[in-house]
Amino acid sequence: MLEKRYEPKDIEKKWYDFWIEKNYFRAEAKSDKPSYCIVIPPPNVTGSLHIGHALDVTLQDIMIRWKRMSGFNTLWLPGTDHAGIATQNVVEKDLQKQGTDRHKLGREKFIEKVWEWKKLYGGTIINQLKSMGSSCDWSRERFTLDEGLSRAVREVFVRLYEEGLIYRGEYLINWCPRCHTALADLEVEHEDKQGKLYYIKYNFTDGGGFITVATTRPETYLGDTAVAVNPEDERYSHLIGKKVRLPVINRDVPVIADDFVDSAFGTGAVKVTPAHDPNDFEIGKRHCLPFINILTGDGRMSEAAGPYKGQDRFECRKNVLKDLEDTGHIEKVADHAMSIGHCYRCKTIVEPYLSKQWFVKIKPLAEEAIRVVKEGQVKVIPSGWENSYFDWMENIKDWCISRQIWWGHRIPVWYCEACSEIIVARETPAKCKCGSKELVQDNDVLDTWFSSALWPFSTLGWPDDTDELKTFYPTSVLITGFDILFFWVARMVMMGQKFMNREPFRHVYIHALIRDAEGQKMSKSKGNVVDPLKMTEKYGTDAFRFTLAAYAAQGRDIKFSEQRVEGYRHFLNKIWNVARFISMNVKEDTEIITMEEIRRGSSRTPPTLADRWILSRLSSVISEVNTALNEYRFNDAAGALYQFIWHELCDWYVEMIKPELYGENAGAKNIAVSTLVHVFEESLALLHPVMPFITEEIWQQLPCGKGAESLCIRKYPAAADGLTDRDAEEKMNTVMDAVIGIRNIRGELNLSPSLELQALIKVSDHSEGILKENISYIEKLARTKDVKIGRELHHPKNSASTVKPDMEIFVPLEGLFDIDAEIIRLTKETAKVEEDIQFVQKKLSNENFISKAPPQVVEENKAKYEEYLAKKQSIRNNIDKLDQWRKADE
RNA sequence: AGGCGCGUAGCUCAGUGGGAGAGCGCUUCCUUGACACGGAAGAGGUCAGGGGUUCGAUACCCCUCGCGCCUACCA
Repeated sequence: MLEKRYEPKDIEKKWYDFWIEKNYFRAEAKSDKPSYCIVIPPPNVTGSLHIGHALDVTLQDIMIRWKRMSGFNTLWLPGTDHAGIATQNVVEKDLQKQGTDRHKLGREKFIEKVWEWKKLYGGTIINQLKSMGSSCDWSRERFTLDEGLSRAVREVFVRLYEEGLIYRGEYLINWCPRCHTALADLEVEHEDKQGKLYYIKYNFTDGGGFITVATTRPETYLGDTAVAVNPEDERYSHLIGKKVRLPVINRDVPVIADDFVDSAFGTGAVKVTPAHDPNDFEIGKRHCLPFINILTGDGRMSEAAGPYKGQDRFECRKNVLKDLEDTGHIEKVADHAMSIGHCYRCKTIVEPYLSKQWFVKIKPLAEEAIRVVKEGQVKVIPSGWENSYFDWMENIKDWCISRQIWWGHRIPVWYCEACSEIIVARETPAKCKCGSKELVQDNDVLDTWFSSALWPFSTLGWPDDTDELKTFYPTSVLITGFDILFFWVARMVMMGQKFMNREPFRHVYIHALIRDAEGQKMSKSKGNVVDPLKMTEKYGTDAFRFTLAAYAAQGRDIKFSEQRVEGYRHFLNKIWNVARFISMNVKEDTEIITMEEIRRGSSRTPPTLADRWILSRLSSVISEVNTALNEYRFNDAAGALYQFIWHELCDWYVEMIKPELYGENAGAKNIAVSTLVHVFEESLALLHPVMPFITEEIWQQLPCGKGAESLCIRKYPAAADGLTDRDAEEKMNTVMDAVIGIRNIRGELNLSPSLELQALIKVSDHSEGILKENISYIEKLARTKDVKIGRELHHPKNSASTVKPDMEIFVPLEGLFDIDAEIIRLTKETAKVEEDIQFVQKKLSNENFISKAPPQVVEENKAKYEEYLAKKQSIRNNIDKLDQWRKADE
């Protein structure tokens, strides 16, 4: 016997351990079954579960469990990402606390330290994934720095290099002075800010006045090597070729002409700092200007900054401004809206910085990645994201992949000290071809995203030709948030195409971002994060998972509200209690009749209307859920299950069969119990991918033959033709109309639910048989007795009435009858039906409607019109009766 | 600067070319043998505003307003 309330705590661990022990999550490398595979977006190895992960893994687990139950050889491949910069930062902070730093430790010791850290905290997020119920194949867990994956990284690097798709060069890149590394363009977050535009006067060397330039970063004037104007700008054309002297540092630079300059902006004259601005870099190249690097890697002023050497870049800005002001070189300062780039890992303002870096020549890769999406080999869901994808891909720029940190895949390039040969190799070379053994490996490591770009095939064993690759590549779907569409998804498509000649996944399902209840992005600094572990602690994992699924409508961000979890927690309790109800009514010796037998009607007692109805409803929810999951409409799947189980199964069906369950007719009872058990078991199976724990717990206790040892390997209910019973559904609608009509009278006239009412139902030819056959439901569900059904019934004195299609209901109330209240009620009804009539009448009197609308629609409206008129007339008659009685009483 | 999305009941959100839906909240009644984390009945919306297409628009098109996001080298 189940406890009175569902208590998730003990149950969850018990079943998770059971599933693991039974190896249910283990995929077959070779199998006759069709394959289904998802690779997890690997979370940062030292991270901890946040609500975004929770959503991500819930949706993946739903798909995986659904497919596993549906007979697929299912692989959910888990793992973690070494997260170069992020992890290195975490460990560096820890070192700082201990009063040391990585440079004191040295490279090797530092990396050892990080591995230790990984050992210590790497399990945290994995355990949290498990606590969410994730049915990953843990025997295939991978880490981006694993030996196998590292081999894949080297292989890819070398092959791209050999094809000329990787090159090294000195370019302006984004530099984070705090992380002390280059960043890819993507890794810079732009933030709009109200800044200043400083107008600086540069004097001509020949003493002939000055030219004014405008800049947002005045300190960069220290690196100026020209002033540029537009060649078409008549204001300045006579000045081209002259020289100006930079104030304070007194360096002379030329005035040049370049098309890039927008005459309308600022003064139309631009200071050119080729080593510190992307546009100036281009101008510098075009005009062979000197590149003066005025910064050091930690964001201080370099030797080249002369008197400002050693100053922090922002301190220097202040000092430069002061000096320019003091020497009369500031013409004016204006407000200026601008956007400033920040490091996506530490939020420090990044600098365009000139340095030698490795790049991937990306256009050829991007072309393929565009093609496979355009041609539909990769389907993006919701498809709206394709636009962003194409837009980004079409305007893509070379990818800076070298990072000046230590934690990561070291670039497989060696430089010979003797002959300066560059060796790019899969295996660490012993010596140079010149014979020298003085080889020094490149100091840099690769962008973390370089290795994650290979994830869908490196995890399956590439570059070896494994069974796993044959079985599971391309993977079935990638499920992730839009925030890493470019970082990760796009790059996986490029690499997958390049090295596997196939797309890495057939579908990409992009889900929303979770925000707080006010719609703000969750962040630790704002203090508005919802801790998923607290949710599961408080409400249970299943309730939380169900909530996430119910929230996961396509195309909109999720404003997360804890109240909603609480609501679904109630749903769990509802399920729990109907399970208790079933267990109370099914004894060990209860004979459960198979559904086939019930459907065929070959058992001793035929199924009742209620049985037929709930089976029909079940078949329709089965197809709804399967269809919804097939289209990644998780919210629809959750909603359909909620509606069916709570309102149809519990509110109607269970109540309808109580007379049979408590009655003496063993045959009737058997049919009812059997149907109930069957429908409920199917419901549990349908629910299992969303709420695995409670369904398994109940299912294991359910007293019936189940043909599997766990719900998670039981067959998933599949939609089948011919199981929808239209006749039963139509008849039940008529019965429900009668019940609802009587309940309505009871409710609106405030009659106690415990009061047994009498009812007379005046019927049409059509509904007479249906209601007569099913009178017991009406008595039970509307709490009535002595229900009379007939075509010639009359409105008894002191009775309330209501009009439904095909029937008119009278409820005699005698002493309880409040004639005024009833008149008010019916008058309101009349007003409503009056509106209805006008609405339809307006349509029908429109000639265009009659001639142009589809005939079927016209017919429908005509029928409605007749129905409303009849309804109005009936209500009218009933009111007249009331009036007569009142007059008679007076 | 370009692109995208959103604006529907008090709140959170579904949804559709033929009279507006759910959950929560709210009101009234009810401890009838699974469940008060429950049951029954109800109130509540010019579907942001304006124009257009259509017999018919909340839905399709255009504009405006408000909110959010992404991409971008305007000093």
